[in-house]
Parts: sequence; structure tokens; C-alpha cells
Amino acid sequence: MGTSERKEREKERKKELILESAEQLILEKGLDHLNMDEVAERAEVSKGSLYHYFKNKTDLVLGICNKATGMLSQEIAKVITRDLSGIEMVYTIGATFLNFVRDHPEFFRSMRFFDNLKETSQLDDSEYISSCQSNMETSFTTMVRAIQIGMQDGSINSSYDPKELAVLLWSTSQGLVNMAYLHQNTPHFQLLEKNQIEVTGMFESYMKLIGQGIATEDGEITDDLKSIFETEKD
Amino acid sequence: MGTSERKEREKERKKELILESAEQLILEKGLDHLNMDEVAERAEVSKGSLYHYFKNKTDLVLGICNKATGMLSQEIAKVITRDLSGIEMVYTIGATFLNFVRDHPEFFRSMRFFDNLKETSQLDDSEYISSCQSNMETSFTTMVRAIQIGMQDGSINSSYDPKELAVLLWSTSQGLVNMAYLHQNTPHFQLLEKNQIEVTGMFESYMKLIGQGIATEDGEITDDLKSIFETEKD
Amino acid sequence: MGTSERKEREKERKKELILESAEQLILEKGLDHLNMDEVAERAEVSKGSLYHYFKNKTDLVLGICNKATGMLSQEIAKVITRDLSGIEMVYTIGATFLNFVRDHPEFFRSMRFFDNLKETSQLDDSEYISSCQSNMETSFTTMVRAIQIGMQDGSINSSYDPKELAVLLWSTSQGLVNMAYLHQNTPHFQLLEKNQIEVTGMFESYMKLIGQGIATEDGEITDDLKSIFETEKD
Amino acid sequence: MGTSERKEREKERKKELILESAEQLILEKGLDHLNMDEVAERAEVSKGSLYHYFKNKTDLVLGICNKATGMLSQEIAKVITRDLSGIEMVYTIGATFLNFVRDHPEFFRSMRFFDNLKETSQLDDSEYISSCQSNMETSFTTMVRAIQIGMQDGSINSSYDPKELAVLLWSTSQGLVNMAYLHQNTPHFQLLEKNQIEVTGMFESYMKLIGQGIATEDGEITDDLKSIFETEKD
DNA sequence: TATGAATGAGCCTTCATTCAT
DNA sequence: TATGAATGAAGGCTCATTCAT
Repeated sequence: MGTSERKEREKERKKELILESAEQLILEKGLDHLNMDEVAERAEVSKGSLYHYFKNKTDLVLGICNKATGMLSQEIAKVITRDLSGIEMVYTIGATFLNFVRDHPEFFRSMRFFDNLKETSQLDDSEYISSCQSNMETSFTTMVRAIQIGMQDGSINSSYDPKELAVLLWSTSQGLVNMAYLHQNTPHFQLLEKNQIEVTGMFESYMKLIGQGIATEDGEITDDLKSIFETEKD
Repeated sequence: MGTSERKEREKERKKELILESAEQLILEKGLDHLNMDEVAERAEVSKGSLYHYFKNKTDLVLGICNKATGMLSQEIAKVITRDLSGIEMVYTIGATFLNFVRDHPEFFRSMRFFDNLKETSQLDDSEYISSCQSNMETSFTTMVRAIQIGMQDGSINSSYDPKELAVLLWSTSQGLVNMAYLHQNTPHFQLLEKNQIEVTGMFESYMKLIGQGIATEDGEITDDLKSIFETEKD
Repeated sequence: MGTSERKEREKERKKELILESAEQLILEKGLDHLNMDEVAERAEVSKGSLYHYFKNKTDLVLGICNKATGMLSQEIAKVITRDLSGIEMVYTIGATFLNFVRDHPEFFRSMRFFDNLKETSQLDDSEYISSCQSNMETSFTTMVRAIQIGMQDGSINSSYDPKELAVLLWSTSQGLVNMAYLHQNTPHFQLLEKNQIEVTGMFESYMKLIGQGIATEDGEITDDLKSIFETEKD
Repeated sequence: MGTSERKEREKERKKELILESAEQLILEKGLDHLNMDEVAERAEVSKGSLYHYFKNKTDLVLGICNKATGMLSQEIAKVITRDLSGIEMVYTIGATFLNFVRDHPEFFRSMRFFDNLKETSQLDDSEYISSCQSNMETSFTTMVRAIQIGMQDGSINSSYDPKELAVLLWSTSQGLVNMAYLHQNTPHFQLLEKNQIEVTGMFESYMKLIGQGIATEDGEITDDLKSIFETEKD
């Protein structure tokens, strides 16, 4: 009988509901102001239930992080199966990341949650931690693979160490989205607004910059590729 | 009489003492775990005094931020007075920033404090807020100037918008140092350690990457410039 | 038909299983940290079932207490049927108690549960309460009987009130085992360890002390009786 | 100026006030039902203040324990300075303890708090723990001294090991007061009431029992000594 | 100015118990 | 009977901020 299966699915649905409530709240108030009472209220769940599904606050945030890194790593993994040159893969992965954060800034915030986790936290209690790590490593490895492919197919300059280059692309694009999406809630130091810079244009320039940095002449970014910054789905 | 002047200086000294204590604590425990009791204790100052000098916690952190942005903008401003080509200025400004964060990670953390500031905060109460903004704008403008100089002297590719390029360099280098210095306290997802990547080497590669991205052939990074990542002063 | 009988036996078996799980947990974590979730988990029983068999936590603990007092009173009752002088019975009852607690410290802890029971508790709901009381009274009465026998057969000094003496022996031996077995989990104030006192030796001295206190000259403890502190069964 | 001194005294007074409130509550509701909110309310102090004076609940209870063991050890220490024979000292120390618990049952409960302290608790945070230990060791040592004096002056039977005997007296008298004072709040298994046993009489019988156990013929308890169980001060 | 005790809202978490399925 | 999700009161503790002295 599918009874236990249905229950399982129901449980999964509720977990998802709680996660979504927490995501909303992170979006609205920031990760630092997330509190369990409000999550429970938003999810229309008792506090006891909340703790039934997530053993503590860290676990909950890591749950979001897990979801985020899982989605992102899947999207990124898809890129490498496509019929693209290495440099095109790199562009596409970058765009995938930038678009992902644009569409899910709350996920990006939860990913930054790692920064504040110290060894002393109750980290090891969470089953999500290793999954998050694994997801991020998958994404990173995919990037390394794309670079290696590009070096092999001649579209990427072989003078870099692939892993180091992947770290560079990873970290610089993190900085980019941080600028693009996190500052937009804060009224101070809005570089983009003040200088009338469009996010999409900035992303394209980033791609161009990177492209000139790593591509061989064959691999320079083309106008065609610019469309990778799809406009936000509503 | 110099009495009031001496008092003023004494007050400044105490403020500085408090700031330094807070900086130490941020370094040790992270911004999120900074608390006013410990600041007072570390500074050997009563809590009353603490609140006499800084009207609230936000004000204190902005005080640090102000100090940080002030120091940084001064160092950056110095670069533009030197006899360098535009591209060399850009490299040097980047290195200045990277070195600054390496030597003062606690300052960088306080600068990231902006991310968590909402309109609802008691931001407007702090006299530091405008000073911080002004410092950061100064730094940013200096970067724009360096780029413009480079475009003018032919060392930088003119196909970018100077401001947009400055934003790119600003944000990507933020991402870089974030990766380099903030993750090192956390046991999870240590990309650098796992892939045996040296911070200094990564910075050099970043420079090279950027260089190839923006420099004309004349401006490509030379071995001489690599020495800009001075080793940490003890 | 034996169906209902089998059901009854099955029910008893499950109750016993739950009790044993709770006993284990008390042994491991102490009575104060016993919680119903863990009992259910340990017994591999759902919480619903747990509450089916025991109407509340107090009832469960009283169930253990009932089992403990039942076992103890039975063992004690056996003594009085043996061919012993009164003073020997007293010695043997004492030893029975001391050995019982040594072998079942978790039972002793549950017996101390009475201390925390207030009138306000849902005591009256438990069917065990009267059974516990009855068991303890049986034990106590047996002790009184042994004393009376000793007074009658001339082995115990008649100058005491039998009941009062029984209370004395009861309470002092409680204090003794408390010292012997409960402190051993706690790192503080370990009188025995610090003074290198062996539990068995202490029990013998207790018997000697009591013996000299209550026995007539004929009834002083003999070396033969010392073997009553059997070594723990494995 | 005595300003800081007065403040110090004021602080001590408030600490004492909080301790007294907690003692009352322990007396009324038992140690297990003590909660910090009520302590704060009873002491007419905010919760924040409560935690200003005692770093956590364990610390508070240990504070009471410290007071209790301090008072008791002082009273006991006084005995040894009196012009008494060893056996009389032992009787008097016993009586001191029994009277102390009768007058301060809440203190006795806090002393039993040690039983529930596991290594895992935040024990080491409390400055009281070592003081409690030291107080209890002082009391214990005083008892050992009294016994040694008695053995030397011929009033106590030399066939016991002094330390072991002290442990015996310590633990059995603990059992006695446990019976006498802690069960009196609970409606179940009231051995004393049911058998119409007077506490004072029981204490005297205990003394007699011990006396016959350990005293030489010279040291048997006299009627004069019976007055050591003074009636409760109102 | 300086002090540090006092405040109290706010947060995380636990757990005995109930109840729909 | 059995299940285990749901409940929510309760409790421990933190910390920015105030204020009487």
C-alpha cells in the first residue's frame, strides 16, 4: 500500500513548505534577522513541528543551503553535457550562476551562511552539511572540467592552472553577484545606481573581461553568447 | 589654553582604544558574535563610557568601518600620485586592496557590515555613515581615474566603460579576498586548501587575468609588478 | 480459548520491554534526564503505544518502581523463611538490600522518585502507587518481624522499639547505598575514592557497627556472615 | 571613600536576597521545580539581573549549596574546639548535622544537587564548586579528627578505620535526615507517620545505636547528651 | 564624565501529551 | 491497537541599551 509512501511525500511537502517560508523571510529581512518563531508562524506550523522537521536553526538554514547548492550544481552539471566548446561552457556556467543568484537571492544568502559557521557550531548534527559540501564540490569540479575541455579544444589559454582558474572565476563571480544583488536592499553605497550601471551590462562586461583574460583568439566571446543573460522569469 | 584641546585628544585616544578592542574581537570571534559587554571589558572601559563614545552598536561598527575605509582610501589615493602608467596604477590599487585586507581582515569584515544594514536601522544616527560612504566613493573614484589615465596613455583597452570597469574590478576583488581570508576560519568548503592553491599565487593570477582582459599589449603585467604582493609585515 | 490470554501475555511482554528500556536510560542518563521520546525509541515502540501502556511519565516511573520494590520485597520475604536467628535475618536483609541496589542502581533511582512527587502530581492516576506502597510496607514489615524474632530469640537487644529500629536500619542503609553507588558517576566529592575505601569493606563495617549496636553478645557478627556480600553476578 | 565598599556590600546583599528567594522556592516546590523566572520574580529582580549575579541555574544552586556547606562546616568545626571527649564530639557533630537539616531542609536539598551533576554540566564555570567541595571536605575531616581524638582518649573503639567510620556516619546520617525531612512533603510511604515515630526520638535512637557500635564502655551515651537535639528555633 | 547594575524583550530549544489516521 | 506528526507551554539564557549615583 502506498500509505507510508504518501506519508513520506506529505512529510517532504511540509519540509519544503517550511523551507520556503524561511526563504521568504531571509529575502525580506536578511539571514541575520531570521528567527524560528516567525518561520513557524509563516509556515503555519507550530514551533514544535518546526523542530520536528529541523533539529535546530542551523539545520534549517543548511536545509535551504542544501536546496540551493543542489539546484545550482544540477543546472551547472547540465552545461557540460551540451555541445559547446570549453570556453563556451565557462561562459555558460558563469551565466548560470549569475542568473541563479538573480532569481534566488535568498539562496545565495544561505550559501554565504557557511562564512559564519565556526567549528564550535552544532554543525555535525546536520545531515545537510556534507550534502552542501558535496554539491559545491560538484559545481566546482564541473567548472574545472569545462576549463580542461577548453584547454584541450584550444578555446582556453593553457597558461593557467585549471583549478586555480576555477577558483578565480568562482570567487570573482561571487563578488560580482554580491555587489549586484545584496547591496540593492541597502541605501548606502549603491555603486551601481549612482553610476547608472545595469546589472546585465555589467555581467556581459565581466564575461568579456574574463574572456579576454583566458580565451585564445578563437574563444573570444561572441554577440550570440550575450543572450545567456536571459531576463528574469516572472 | 590647551585644556579643551587635551581633553579632545584624550577623547580621541579613548575612542581609538575602544575601536581597537572591537577590531580584535571581530578578528577573534567574527562580526556576528561581537557584543558590547566584551568590547567594554576588552577596552577596560565601563559600558556607560562605551555608550558615551559610540551611541549604539551600529555606530561602533561604523566607526571601525570608517577607520578602515579611511585608511584604505588614503593608501589608494597615494597610488595615483605616483609616476605610473594607468594600467600599473590599476594593478597597484588592486594589490593595495588585497594587501590591506590580508593585513586587516577585521576591517574587511566591518566593511561587509553594510550588507546587513537596513533602512530601519538607526543608521542615520551615526555620524560615520556619510564618512564611510565618502571614503568608499573616494576609493572608487580613484580607481576610475586610474582607468581613465590608462585609457588615455594607451595602456588600457578603451573599449570598456571606465566606471563599469571600476565596479567590476572592485567587486571581483572583493570576492577574491572573501575567498582568500574569510573562509580560512571555517572548516567547510576550503577550496584553496583542498586544491593546494597559494593565496599569493592566486592574486598574481588574478592580476594576470585582469591584465589580459583590460590591458593593451603594452600594458600586460610584467614580472616586476608581481612584487606588489609584499609579504605580510610582522 | 487462549487468544485473549495470549494477547494479555503479549501486552505484559511489551510493557516489560518498555520498562526495561526506561531502566536502561535511567542507568545511562539519570532519572532527571529521562524523556519519553527516547524511551519509545529505545523500546522500538511508537509514542502512541507508549502512552497506551503507561498513561503518563509518572506512571511509567512508578511502573519501574513497582517492579523494583516487588523484586526487593520478594527477596527480603524469602529471608524470613530461612532457619536463621533474628540478628542473622537482619544482617541478611541488609545485605539483600545492599546487593540489590548494587546490581540494580537504576531501580534505586526510581525508588527515590517518591521524593519528588507532590500531591499536585497525577499520582492518583497510577495503579502502581498503591502497589509500590504495599511492596515497601511488606519489606518494612519483614524487617520489623526479623527484629522481633531476634528480640524473642535473644539475639537482638530488646531495648529498642522494633519499628523505630527498622526505620533506622532502613534509612541508614539507604544513605549508605546512596553514597556507594550514586556518587560514583559524579566527579565531585568522591569520599570513597579519595579515602580509598572499598564499598564491600564499608558494607561489612556497617554491619559490624549495627551489630554491635543492636546485637546481644550472642549475636555479634561472625566471619561466616561476611560472605553475604556476594560479588556481583556477571 | 567607602563608596566602592558600600557598593560591594550592596551587591553582596542582593546576591543574598536572590539566594534566599531561591531557597524559599526550593523549600516550597522542590529543587526539580525551581525555575529562574520565579526566582527573579520572588527576589523582585529582573531576569537580566539574576543572570548578572549568577551565571546560570547551576551556579545559583551551587551558590546555595556553598552557603549551606559553609554554614554547616563552620558549626561542625566549632565542636572540635570544645572541651569534650572524642565520642562526645562525634555525638555533637551528628546532632549538629541533624539539627541543621531540620532547620534548613532547603539547604539539604541543594547539597543533594551534587548527585545530579554530571561531568557534562557547566560545572567548571561556577566558582562555587571548589568552595563547596572544600567545605564538605572540611566537615568530613573534622569528623575524622573527632574520631581520632576519641580513639586516643579511649572513648571510641579503636577497631575501626577512622576514615571509613567517618564515611559510615556521614552517609547513614544523610539517609536518616532524608527519611526524616524529605519524605514529609510527600503523601506516600510515610514510614514515620504510619508507625508513629517521632523524629527526635529516632535521632536519639540513632545516636544510641551508633554509640553502642563504636563507643567503649566509658563512652556510652548518657542522658545528659540527649539534650543535644534542641527543639527547633522559631 | 564615569560607572556598572538593572532592564526586559527576544531568542532558541525541549518535551509531555494528544489525536487524526 | 498502532503510529508519529502536531502542539504549545515552559524554561534557560543573551544582550543592546538605559539610568541612578
